[in-house]
Amino acid sequence: MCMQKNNLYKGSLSTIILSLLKEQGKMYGYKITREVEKITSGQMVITEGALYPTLHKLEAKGLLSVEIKKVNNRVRKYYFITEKGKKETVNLLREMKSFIENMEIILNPKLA
Amino acid sequence: MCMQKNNLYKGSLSTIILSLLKEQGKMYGYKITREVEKITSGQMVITEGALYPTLHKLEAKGLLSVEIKKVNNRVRKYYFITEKGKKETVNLLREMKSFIENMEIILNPKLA
DNA sequence: ATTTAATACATAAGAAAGTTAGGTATAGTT
DNA sequence: AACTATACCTAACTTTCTTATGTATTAAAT
Repeated sequence: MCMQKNNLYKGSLSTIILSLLKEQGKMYGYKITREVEKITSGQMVITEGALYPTLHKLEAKGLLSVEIKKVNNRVRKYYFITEKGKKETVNLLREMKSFIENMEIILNPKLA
Repeated sequence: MCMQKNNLYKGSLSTIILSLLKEQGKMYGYKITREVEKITSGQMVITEGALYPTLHKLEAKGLLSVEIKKVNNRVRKYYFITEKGKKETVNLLREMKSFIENMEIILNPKLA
């Protein structure tokens, strides 16, 4: 209860999507939103208005590929990471790690 | 050498400024940029184009107050945190902490 | 039987928060 | 005399979200 939803810091969504797909294989958009809510106990919410344009952007950049399937008469677009995407994910994860380390230095000991 | 500069995630700048001023007392804008670069070994760079509008915004919101001093014939605007700012900083730090925890869950074990 | 909720995609308008590129001015260094 | 550092500033632009809305199918509730 009282699961306060925390906003994303802008720029982190691509990293989240790519990392998730690199770890868990192919996934469709709606499932990504469910999965992130589930593993963060509802604290982090990916809105669809942010998600779908980002998926399209990552596909256009060649970091993701898509496979359309019909399940229960409903269309699902399964996204999976490309080789180029895997390489870029390494960079994005390094950046995120560096950001977190720097934040811990700056905000220390306030995060304790 | 090779001090790669990492970009800020948008939304984190106010938290950085408020936390720094809460910890270190009053500081002027230019000093804030120097201080952040120093303590992060040049990895995190606060651009002045981002800094000054944010300081003005935080002052307008009543989270910071300002005191103008002249040092060596140069004007310095010393910002310091207000009571309202201290309360807001607690919330912002909680949000940042939550974000980092959630990122560690989502990206785990990729950040190791 | 009809409404509501969940699933599953999408876009468009607007806000927020940065980057980039400029500007002014003084002091100190090459 | 030119350049670097200090110290402030703004404006145009871009990126990346939020909010609101739309379509369509399936399942559950009233």
